[in-house]
Amino acid sequence: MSRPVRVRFAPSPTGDLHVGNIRTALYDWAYARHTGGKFVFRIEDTDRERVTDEYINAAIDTLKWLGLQWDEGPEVGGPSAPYLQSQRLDIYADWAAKFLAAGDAYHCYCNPEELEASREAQKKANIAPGYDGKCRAISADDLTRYQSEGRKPVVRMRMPDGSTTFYDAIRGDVTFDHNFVPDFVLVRGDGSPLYTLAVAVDDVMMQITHVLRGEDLLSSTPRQIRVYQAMAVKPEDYPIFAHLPFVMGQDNAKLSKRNGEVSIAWYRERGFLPEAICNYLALLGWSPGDDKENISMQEMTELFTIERVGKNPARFDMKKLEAINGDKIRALPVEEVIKRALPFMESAGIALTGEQAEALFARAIPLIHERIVTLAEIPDYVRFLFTEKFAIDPEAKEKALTADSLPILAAAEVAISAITEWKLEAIETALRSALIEGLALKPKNAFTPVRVAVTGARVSPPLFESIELLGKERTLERLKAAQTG
RNA sequence: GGCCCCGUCGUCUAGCGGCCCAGGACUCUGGCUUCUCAAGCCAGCUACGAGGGUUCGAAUCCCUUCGGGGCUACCA
Repeated sequence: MSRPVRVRFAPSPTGDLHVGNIRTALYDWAYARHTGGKFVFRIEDTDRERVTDEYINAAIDTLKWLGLQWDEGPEVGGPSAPYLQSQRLDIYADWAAKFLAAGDAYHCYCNPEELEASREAQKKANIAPGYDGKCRAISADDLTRYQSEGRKPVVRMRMPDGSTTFYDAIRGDVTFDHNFVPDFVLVRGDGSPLYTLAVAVDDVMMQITHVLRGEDLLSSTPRQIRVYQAMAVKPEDYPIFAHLPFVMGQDNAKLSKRNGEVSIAWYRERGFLPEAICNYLALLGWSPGDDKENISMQEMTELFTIERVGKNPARFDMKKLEAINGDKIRALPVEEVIKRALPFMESAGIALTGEQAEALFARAIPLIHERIVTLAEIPDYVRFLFTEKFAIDPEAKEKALTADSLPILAAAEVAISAITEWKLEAIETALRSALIEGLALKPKNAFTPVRVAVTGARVSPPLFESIELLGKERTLERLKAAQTG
């Protein structure tokens, strides 16, 4: 019990890391940091049909982006290297051989068709489906026959009678009767290991003390424990399991591409902050106990305990994520917003070339800092300041630039051109006196046409500030252009 | 079907026998503020799945039931 804490995040990258994966990684990381233990990152790529290098690299990149720094794993190495299961194949093969030699496992020559037929029969007979143990004691005749047929055997673990009870840190004691845990395959016919073998071996060899993973693996735990037993691991050295509840989509189904986006890369592209994603995900299934919700990465490591993880599945709520993202952006220093906004300006095709453009951008950001929910909204707000070919949004034009607005724009043009000292106060005073007092208009009616003419949209940063940044010359050009249609 | 897990506002949750005719956050509704949009402020709506117990007392303990989910692979 006094073993140093070692937590691992061990995804099988068969696609982009998704929200559920990341929440697990976050909890792993937070728990390791909370306890002063190690955070181990291992790639479970034994299923070479589905795992690709591209996905592995994406997983590494995503974890880095989120700031979940690992102590051991890809790129950083560590005492249990390598951390890619595809590079540890000989280790699994050795253990499988030992299990075979000790009689814990046996060769099974049944082919997929036979297994399928057997399962069908069991279902029909209303018996728990599972391997029937046919090859547990194979006859010499059958053996030679199978071998002459060229069948490649799998290595199958012998599941003894009885039951397995283990303590789950989130759910308490869980018991599985072995009648419902059939003999399972450890090694495929082609010699490659399966998840159940590889995880168990690696968790033991990497001295993992806590296994936090998805609830979908709850029922595979007895099989893993069986492998520990075959490896002669002492029960007190088994890792502590904690099966996290699912993250569900909007319609109560497991989160998938169909209902709400799940890939973290998707959120990144849309201007969500890594700290916002982590904060939101932390709250999805865990709470610090008081009413605190705005939590920094640092606080997470201080407050996170497995005991406070909930046991019921959580629905992913984009609105709440957005609210948190907005809060986090508002809490950022302006310089930081500017820095983080740059890639979004670039991908929006707005070039900020030269010191002048950069300075202008730096002055524009404070105007929209508190109005944005994601970084991706920034380009649309400030585009009017940087575009050579200025164009008014057609819909805004139709709604706000009518015949009625012509006198307003004309008056605004006169007022603006009369300004001698280009200052915010002067702009505001000039426009208010010309339009509100001069034309006796309501502020909203007066400023909307001007806003559309100058910024090209009905929603913009504050008008007077926008005009100030745009400059007298360009403002007048646009006011003129809007009158001529 | 079998085995296993889960069940508090629309959503995420607090609550671990009396502090709860249930608190916070997001959403939603109304209002204030206001040059648009936000932000901010105020107010409001809405929940212990159901039925039995145990107890002086239950959201909290037990049972049943209903509902949701997972697993049932030579996937993880």
